[in-house]
Amino acid sequence: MSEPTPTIGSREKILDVAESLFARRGYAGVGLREVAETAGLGKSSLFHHFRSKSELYFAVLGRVLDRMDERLRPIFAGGAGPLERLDRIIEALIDELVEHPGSARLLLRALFEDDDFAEPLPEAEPVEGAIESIVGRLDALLREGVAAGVLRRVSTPHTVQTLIGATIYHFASGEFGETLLGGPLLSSEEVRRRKQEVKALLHHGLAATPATPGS
Amino acid sequence: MSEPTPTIGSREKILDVAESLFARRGYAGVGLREVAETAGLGKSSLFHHFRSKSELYFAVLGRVLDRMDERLRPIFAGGAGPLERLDRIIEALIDELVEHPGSARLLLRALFEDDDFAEPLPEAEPVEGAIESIVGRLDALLREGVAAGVLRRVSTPHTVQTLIGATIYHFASGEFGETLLGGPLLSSEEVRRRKQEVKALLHHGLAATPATPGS
DNA sequence: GTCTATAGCTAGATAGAC
DNA sequence: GTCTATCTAGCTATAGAC
Repeated sequence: MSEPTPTIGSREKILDVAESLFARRGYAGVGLREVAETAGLGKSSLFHHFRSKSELYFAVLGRVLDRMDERLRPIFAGGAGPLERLDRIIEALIDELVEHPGSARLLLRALFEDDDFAEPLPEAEPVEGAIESIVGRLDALLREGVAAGVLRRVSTPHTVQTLIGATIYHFASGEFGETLLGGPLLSSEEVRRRKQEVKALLHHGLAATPATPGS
Repeated sequence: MSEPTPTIGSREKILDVAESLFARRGYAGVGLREVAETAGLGKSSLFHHFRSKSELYFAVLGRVLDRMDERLRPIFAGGAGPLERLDRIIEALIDELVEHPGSARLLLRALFEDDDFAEPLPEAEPVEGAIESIVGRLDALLREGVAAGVLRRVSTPHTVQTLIGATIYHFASGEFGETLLGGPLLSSEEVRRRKQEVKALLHHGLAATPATPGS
């Protein structure tokens, strides 16, 4: 609200437009001319705000991750039990993906498209750090649940992957997902159902039961 | 083996190279010059084998889906119970993703990147049909399991999405996945663990238990 | 079936006026 | 802070010789 930055208007608008376009068509699939013109600028004006295409891209990703982190941090740090915290993380994660469509695709791309940039770029570091931070806290939460005996003795990294697939992939799946479900992905009804399905799978599939069968 | 096509060599080599490149960098991120030269040809010679870039892309995707279909079809059609068929589908799917690295990324892209082509291309139709066919049989298998009472009353389309995330996303996750697991994704040890984790989650999370708690 | 040459276009990025 | 003009390089695709 009281940012020290003098000019907020253009920069934010560029980020909004770029977020939508990069989410839909990926880094290589978007040209800066289209970004600029959709934001109501000439192409060259972009370079006044961002020194390169990759800097713009990682600024977009960084903003997505900041929003996510802001939403998840209080839950991770909260005092509830591991299983309840996990439920609330899943709900908050899904809420964030739904409230900012495009986030899911952007994040999914960031997680599996590592060959887009041949050389490691300095502007990518904060983004990688933010991802590691969130994923690390999720993994720690799972380990805590296993240690406390409220979760089965799963591999926590594998479970992180499964949760990413169940949330981020699902809301990134767009047209395919809608064909599969036979309706919109983002309707409050389908969102509620998704949360319920993921939490149910998690509870039945992860929660320790009195008699846990072996492998 | 006894294809009626007279010249197999170049075409297959182009498909191999294109499969690897499209998997790594996506449709827009790959130029035909690089494909051609990696395959040992001049750029123009590509257009003798494929009339356009999109035709090459969907030929690559079609081959991936054909291999997958060939592997999964006997299992879908087999006479085992729904739960055992489901286990075997997961194992075969993972085997296919592991034996042909690149398939996972290619398929993941095909499932969530629907905005790459503004207009519907005729060469995309067989690919869409192949995806629908496989997904439809998986959904039918899940519905059969629910009807037979060996699976919980899950939403089968949501469960399809979860299974896609748990398999295709996982093996598409590349560098991120390896950082998370702390080692190679495709080692026989990690592959075995992945199968085990997914099947365990499925059995605990989907299999009907004597006392099924409500939502 | 592969090649050279080229058309026509767009990309990311820079220079410099205002 | 936005603009026009321009640079170099890349792109898909075609034409036509061999």
